[in-house]
Amino acid sequence: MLSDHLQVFDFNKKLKSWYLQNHRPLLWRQTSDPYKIWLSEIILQQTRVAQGTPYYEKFISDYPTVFDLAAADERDVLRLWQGLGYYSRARNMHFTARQIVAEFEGKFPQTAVQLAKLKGLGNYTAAAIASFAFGEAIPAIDGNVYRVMARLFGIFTDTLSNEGKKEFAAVAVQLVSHEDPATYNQAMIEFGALQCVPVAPDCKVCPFNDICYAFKFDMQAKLPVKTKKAAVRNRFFNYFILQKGDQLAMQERKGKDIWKGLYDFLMTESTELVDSPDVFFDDIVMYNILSKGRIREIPKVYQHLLTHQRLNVRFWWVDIPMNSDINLPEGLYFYSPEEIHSLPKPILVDTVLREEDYL
DNA sequence: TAATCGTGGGT
DNA sequence: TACCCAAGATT
Repeated sequence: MLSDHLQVFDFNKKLKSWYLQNHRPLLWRQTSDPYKIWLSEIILQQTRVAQGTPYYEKFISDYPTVFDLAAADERDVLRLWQGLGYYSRARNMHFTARQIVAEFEGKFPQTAVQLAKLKGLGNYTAAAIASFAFGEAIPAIDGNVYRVMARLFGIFTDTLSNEGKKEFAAVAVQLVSHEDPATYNQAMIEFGALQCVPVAPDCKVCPFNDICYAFKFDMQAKLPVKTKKAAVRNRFFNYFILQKGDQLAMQERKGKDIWKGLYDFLMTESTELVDSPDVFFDDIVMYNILSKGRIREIPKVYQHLLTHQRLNVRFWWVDIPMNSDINLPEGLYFYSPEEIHSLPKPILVDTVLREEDYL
C-alpha cells in the first residue's frame, strides 16, 4: 500500500503523465456539460466504448439537451436505445431527465451525494459526474478501478461484496487527487481499460511494475477477486406472429421479466422445446386465436443468450385472413410495418423481422 | 444481499 | 463451444 503522502503524490504524478500520453480522445471527454457526461456514463455502464459510442452520438444528435430528452416519449427513447441492452438504463434516464427539468430547472445537482439520489445513478456514476463536470474530489470506482487497485495493492477482498466495496473505497479516498480529481478519475479508469487489462496485461511496459503486488507475485490472473456468476437457465419461448395483410400483432412487455417496455408478439413459455403446434390448441385462449388463422411451417429454433438465460425461441407465423373478425387479447394490437419500425424491440425480434424481409 | 437486468466481442 | 467480460444499478 502507498503509506504516505509523498508516495501518493508520486503515484498521481506518474498516473497523470501516463494518461496524458496514452488516453483516447473520447467524445464525452471534450466537454464539461453534465448532461453529456451523464449520458455517456449511463451508456457505458457494463458496455464497451466501441459498442456505446454510436449510441452516444445518436442521443446527442436527437436530444442535444436534457430538455429535449425530457420532452421525448419514453417509447422513442427506448427505440434509440434498441440494441444496447439493460433497458432500465434508458427508462431511468428518461425519468431522471424529466425530474431534472421539473424540479431543478434543467440544472444537474453538483455533488455526488445529491446526484446519487437520482434514478439510475449509483455511487460510481454519481462520483464520475461530480468529478468530471464539477471538480469534486471524490473517487469514481468502476470495474477498471477495482482491478487496478486490487492488483497494485494486492487486495483479495471480493469487489462485489459489501466488505469489498468499503475496503476499496477506503483506499481510493486516500489516492484521489485534490488538485485535479477529474483527470485523476479519468486516468484510473483509462489505465484499467488500456494498460491494466483483465486478461494478459503487458506488465513489461507498465509504469507501476516496480510497486505492483500482482506483478511481483504473478497474480494478475487471480485479481481482482469476483464472486462467480449464477448458472444460466434455459427458457423456451414460442412467439406467434399474427399477420393480417401487412400488419403484425405486437404488445408492450410489462412486469419484471426481461425486455420491459419493449415490444414483442403473443407468446407462450414452455418447459421444453415444442416440435408441433398441436399442443397450443390444448389452451382454449390460444385455440380461439390460432383457429382463426393458418400456421406456416414449423420454424427453426433461435438461441439467444443473455447474461443469466439461454432463450430457445421459435417464431410461429400465423396468417390471419383479411376478413377475419379476430379478437386480440388485451394489450395486443396490429401495427403497420412503418409503426413496427418505430417501436422499440428486443434485438432478437428485430433480427427475425429483418430476416423475413419484413423490416 | 444475492439475483437480475442485454448485447456483442474476444479467447 | 462455452465462457468471460464490459465506465453498474436495482430490488
